[in-house]
Amino acid sequence: MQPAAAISATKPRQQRADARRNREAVLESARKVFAEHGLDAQIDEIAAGAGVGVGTVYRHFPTKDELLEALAQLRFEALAARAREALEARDGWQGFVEFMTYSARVMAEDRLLSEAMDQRSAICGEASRSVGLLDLTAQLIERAKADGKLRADTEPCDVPGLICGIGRAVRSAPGAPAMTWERHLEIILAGLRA
Amino acid sequence: MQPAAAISATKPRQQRADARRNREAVLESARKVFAEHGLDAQIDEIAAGAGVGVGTVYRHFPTKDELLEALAQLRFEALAARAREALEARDGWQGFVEFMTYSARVMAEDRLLSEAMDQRSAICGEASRSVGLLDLTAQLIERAKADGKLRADTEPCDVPGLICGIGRAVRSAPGAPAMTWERHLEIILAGLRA
DNA sequence: ATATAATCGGAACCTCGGTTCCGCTTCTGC
DNA sequence: GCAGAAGCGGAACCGAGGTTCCGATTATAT
Repeated sequence: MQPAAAISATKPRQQRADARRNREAVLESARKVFAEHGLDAQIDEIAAGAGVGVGTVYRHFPTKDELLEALAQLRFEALAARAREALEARDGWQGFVEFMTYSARVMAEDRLLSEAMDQRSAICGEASRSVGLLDLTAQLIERAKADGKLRADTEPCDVPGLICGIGRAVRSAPGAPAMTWERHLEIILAGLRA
Repeated sequence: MQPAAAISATKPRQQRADARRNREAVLESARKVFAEHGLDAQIDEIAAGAGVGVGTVYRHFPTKDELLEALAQLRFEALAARAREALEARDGWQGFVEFMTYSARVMAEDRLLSEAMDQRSAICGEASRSVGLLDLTAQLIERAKADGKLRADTEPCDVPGLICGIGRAVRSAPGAPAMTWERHLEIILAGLRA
């Protein structure tokens, strides 16, 4: 028997290398498939995309929802990173616009995020909280207000609300071309301007 | 034999009175249930709400989608009626605001409409076209532009896009209270103002 | 190279909700 | 009041998609 290796509290078992690799593959495939099909992406397709069997997906993420959570976490981390970056901008309003633009783009391009925001608000709320997104948003707002460029009554929770709205705007009503997210965002920013 | 009553081309068979009544009951129940649960309302619940069996629902509306269509039709008719009313307003901008406000409220209060707009755009597009809503919207926009109060580059298709966004705004992220539709609308109207 | 445990694959299983079916009930015309 | 047609109820059917299971496979320690 080995001295410490046997002590369960220390580090009894490493995850096998291939398992770790598969986990990544699943996550990556899930990202793509969910982005395209939204919440009703199918596990089978995700598994196929990752080149593994469904069983493997389930070993790493016991439930579709847990897979969802992992993905949401990643997304919100990226969002938070971008928010921190925007806080560095010289101009407060400028930083605010940058962040809104990034968020709107992500929202418009990823069906998962926009659908999860209103059908799984619990998951998104949790992910958002864990990365401190609301607080970062509040700071961005304060800076922009300080510049006198942002409506004084803007609240932190207005941001997810408005951004989420952009994500859900009708896609291609038959006949007329749908509104683009850029245009939608432009109107909202105009409305938020002091 | 009666003169014309017997000729099949004329009016061979009336719908039975109770059937007509049931049809109305189903429609009414469906309106409520769909408004609350959105697209994934269940037929069983609708039937129960109407005090009939599922079979009856299916005789009147062979498919969940057809029931949806009927409901959408009603909604869009109401919308069109309101648009016509708004066209009577003295002030063009005023009429536009009235219509936007009504649309936003309906959208926010009825899960069905907002979900159908982006998950069943075909149905909504058809309903919208059949009541000439896009054209009415265009007229409202023209009038408001004529007053010089509405952004000159506003397009008819911007309206469904923006309104739809209001309907989908996150509902209650845990912690902070969600944005209300009134506020969302206010910001958008500010952004659309010339 | 071998033993052993961690992983894997994917067929089978289960649940949920839309849809069908058919014997029974309720109108309507005579 | 009766016959026949029109409608009704709701149990049963079915397909879809998430989840489980277990024999086969593969990494890792020795």
